[in-house]
Amino acid sequence: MEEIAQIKQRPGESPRLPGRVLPRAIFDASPELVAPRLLGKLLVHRTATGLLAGRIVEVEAYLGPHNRPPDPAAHAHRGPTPRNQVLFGPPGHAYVYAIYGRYFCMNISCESEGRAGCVLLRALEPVAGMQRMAANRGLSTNAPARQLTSGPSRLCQALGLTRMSHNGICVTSAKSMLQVRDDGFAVPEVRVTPRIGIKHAVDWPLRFAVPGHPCVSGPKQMRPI
DNA sequence: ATGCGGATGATCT
DNA sequence: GATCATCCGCATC
Repeated sequence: MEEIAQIKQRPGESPRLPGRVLPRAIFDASPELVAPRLLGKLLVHRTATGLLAGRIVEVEAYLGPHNRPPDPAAHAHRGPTPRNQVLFGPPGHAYVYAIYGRYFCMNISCESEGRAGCVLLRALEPVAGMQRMAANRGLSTNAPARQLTSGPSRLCQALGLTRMSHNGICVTSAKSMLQVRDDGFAVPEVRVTPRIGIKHAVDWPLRFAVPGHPCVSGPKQMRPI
């Protein structure tokens, strides 16, 4: 197993967050370049009642309509709509959308303002607030980490991320309740595969994961070994 | 371990 | 009216 960062929080004391927020410039680039660089970084949700955080172990890139050829699986591929407007805004902002009537997925916008593109967060390794994550997911407190945050909607449920509260939030601001942070951890390896759960461009190699990590999502055959 | 079907509602054409 | 970047439970191997 891998080393797990300690994030301690004493009662009545604001937690000292590990590392530093990822600079916005990181996201001012093509999603296929940004995506692998997010592996190993921390997604941190600061709530009134405590910290929820996980290390990113699986992501997917979705390309903007300026890309040639266009990415038919991307929400932005036909241009701006009310739902996807965040993707055409500045980089480094959360794009949270509802899916299948009951779930949410979280992305981070990429590219300069005016251009779309994003990285979908597909799986985290839980790092802080596991007890609350289990409660948010309706699982018992001793549920394995994999059941908490392995899957794009599972991780949103575990961290309490919703469209109403989090869509459009900047993840590179020191004041933000939702941040991507770099604590210096480097993933040992990155594996590239096709994206999961889409019906178009099924062969494009735009999924990036830490091979062998137990929290990576997907059927076992699809999971990197 | 793998493969289905159903829940459930916003979004877009 | 159709689609959907999902999850869970249950059936079957």
